[in-house]
Amino acid sequence: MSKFKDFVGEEKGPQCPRSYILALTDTLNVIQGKWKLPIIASLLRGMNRFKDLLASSEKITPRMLSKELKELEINGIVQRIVYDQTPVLIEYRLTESGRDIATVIDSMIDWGMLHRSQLMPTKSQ
Amino acid sequence: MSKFKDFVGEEKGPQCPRSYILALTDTLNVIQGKWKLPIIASLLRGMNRFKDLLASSEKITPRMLSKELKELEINGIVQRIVYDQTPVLIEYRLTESGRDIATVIDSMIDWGMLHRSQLMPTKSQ
DNA sequence: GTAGGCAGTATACAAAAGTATACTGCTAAT
DNA sequence: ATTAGCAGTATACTTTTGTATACTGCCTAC
Repeated sequence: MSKFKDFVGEEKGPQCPRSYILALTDTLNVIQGKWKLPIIASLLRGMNRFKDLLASSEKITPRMLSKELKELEINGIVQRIVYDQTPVLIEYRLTESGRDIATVIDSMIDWGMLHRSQLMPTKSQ
Repeated sequence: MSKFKDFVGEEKGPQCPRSYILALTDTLNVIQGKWKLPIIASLLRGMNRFKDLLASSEKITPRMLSKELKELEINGIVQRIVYDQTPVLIEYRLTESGRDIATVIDSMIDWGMLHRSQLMPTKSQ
């Protein structure tokens, strides 16, 4: 049976274990926001410098990129690595969990495709 | 390999198939927003009337519940069923896809728990 | 005929998320 | 000395999302 099934709002108290709720909100924090997934995708593809990430997700502003990277770092999804050379070089890299989140995204893609095919049985595109 | 890996922002064009991006954004639309998951959980637990949903997610306002249910209906997650008796009875029910989304949520819970255990190896709670 | 339940809607407001534009401090090369 | 690149920060917005509070229309039971 689904782990999620017994989730309810905070006030009534969840029926499923609290650890499930914590885990779920962690995951939501990682994928929520307009730029999180584009940034994670760029990191997966090997972009690791600020300027490259800025260029790869065209239209993101440095303010947003900076903010999102900080949140991802706080949440243990990326590491910020400072190479103490001149000029200083800074790299962002996905942690192991960060790389693993692709499996969650893939399950979202799977569900989405199944869902679309059920809505429009013939032309599923 | 991950389906998601080659996602990038719209301007540069995604490297992964467009159908993946559509599927992913569909899924995000279903789970995004403060009340979507609490509502889906309540529906999974067999709540199907407006007043019951209002009461189960304590603190949600009728305006928000109404809005979220409409979006879920548009996205093919819930059906609104009108029983033409007096007084009229209206039920909200998850579609098959709607029920299936629990598997996505479960994969989010799984990742979140793994992630937590990697951040704090000893006490994973 | 009035009070109450059901299924919402209307209006106004507050808070959160995102954008635009300009700027900083450091170094390195010309 | 000046210009340019890197890695951001600062300030002031605009847009989106969510909240508060009150109200509607329909029916039923008292």
